[in-house]
Amino acid sequence: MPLKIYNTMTRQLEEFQPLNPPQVTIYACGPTVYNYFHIGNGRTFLVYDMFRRYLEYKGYLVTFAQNLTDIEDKIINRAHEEGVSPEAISKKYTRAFFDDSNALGIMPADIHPRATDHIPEMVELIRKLIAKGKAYESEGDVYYSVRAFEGYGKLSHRKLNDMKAGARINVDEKKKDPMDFALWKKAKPGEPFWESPWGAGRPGWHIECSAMSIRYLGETFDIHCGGEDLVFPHHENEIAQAEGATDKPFAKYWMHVAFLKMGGEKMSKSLGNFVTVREALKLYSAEAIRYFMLSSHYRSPLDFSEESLKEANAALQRAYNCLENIKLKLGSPTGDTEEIPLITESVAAFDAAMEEDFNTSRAMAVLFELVTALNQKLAEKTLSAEDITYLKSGEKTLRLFGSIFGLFGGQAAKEDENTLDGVVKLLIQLRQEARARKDYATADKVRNELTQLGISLEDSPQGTNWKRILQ
RNA sequence: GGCGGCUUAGCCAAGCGGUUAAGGCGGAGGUCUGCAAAACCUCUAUUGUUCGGUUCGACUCCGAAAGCCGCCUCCA
Repeated sequence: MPLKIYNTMTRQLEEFQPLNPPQVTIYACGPTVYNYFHIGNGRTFLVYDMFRRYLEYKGYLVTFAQNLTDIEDKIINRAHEEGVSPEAISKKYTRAFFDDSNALGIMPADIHPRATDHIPEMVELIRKLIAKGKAYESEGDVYYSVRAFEGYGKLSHRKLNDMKAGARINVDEKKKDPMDFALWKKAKPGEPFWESPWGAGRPGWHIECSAMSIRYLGETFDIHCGGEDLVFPHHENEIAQAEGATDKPFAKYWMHVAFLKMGGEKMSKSLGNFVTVREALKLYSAEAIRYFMLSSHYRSPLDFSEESLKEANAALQRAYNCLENIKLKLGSPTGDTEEIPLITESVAAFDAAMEEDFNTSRAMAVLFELVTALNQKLAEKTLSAEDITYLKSGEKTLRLFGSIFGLFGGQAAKEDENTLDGVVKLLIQLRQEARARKDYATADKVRNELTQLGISLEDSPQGTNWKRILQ
């Protein structure tokens, strides 16, 4: 079965046919680095990561580019507030972006182009647009003449005249049409600037994405993704800029991630109802956050709450338990270099779900159905050679699914884990001795104190096992 | 005003024109255990916001209503 993708442009599910298989080119809108990013942004980045992991698993050779907007009004404002240079701000939060992304288990993009490194490309694109009559200079600014681009509005499915009806119109003498948008902004005193044919200034809000995607992925590429709120005007403008200049179709598939909500409303910095990834990671593990984000479909809004993160954590624990119980049952660690087959029915069901526009919710259900099946096998008193193979296959299959979601990586440092293991085993032994002489007060004390420390002991006919209590 | 989306069990969340409406959390039983905890197993929506319609048959298609959310302005 082919992969199907919902394309915002056509508002339909389309069969995914890359321009040059097995190559797949993806451009994803990244952050403006003026602040720590919040988990709403995190959802979008996590979804990109899942797209990419799945496509790679399917055998595509993915080139994934995600930009960093490092020159923009917000950065300049922030710099003024803090009394530092805009570069200092963008540098600090670029670093934070990489740190936090990494902490969430997000794979770095193949290319992370920065706006300020691509001013010449932007100038060139603007020059082309002016030459083609799609843009005009006005007192040191350059604007895109929206009505000169026939397809304007085709992505967001709106007509210029409809928008005009309800929009608050900024009376700007320099614009020919209120909907025209800035490609180049004349520098104000104290602002960073670059020289250009139109004088000193800086690029407008949208031009960087057109310029950098063309530069790295070509004039036409496969997938362009972003948050839902970028459909208009950002992506609409990108299309106008790119197609207006090249006369070639820009992105083939447009994918948009729905919002993360909090308290029933869109999480946003202006509303103040946000939690940064940094803060969230103090309370929940990266994998719990990932599980939560991928437990619903990427085009459905999702409400963030402490409760839902706890649920996610409990679910994740269940899957981890299964993996752990297989390991305990089979004794030795199962090397993944072994020739162990996958559980084909599960893989097929998982694929069928993912091929339906990345239905992670359904794919997650497949994962848990396998967990239950493996647990049932684990509950049997005696295991045949076949059963053991089945368990090994199950483990391998679960780990495969986990790798697409970025789960089951384990989180604690291994060296610490070894020391800890020795210590806990010693305590288990002491407790065992206390139990043997029916000194249950001591036995219970050991267990209870360990529980307080986040370590739980579990007695079984084969002996006592321990594990960390996920939080 | 224009455009779009959502409404499924206590909660989160999927599929599907006709088979038992996934899965997770929670809850209830049970297995194990010195007790316990944990783990595991089993069970947990005759019903799909409401009202009409199409159909042999609708939660699924169409229409209307109610409620909620979003974009049209920087925003992932």
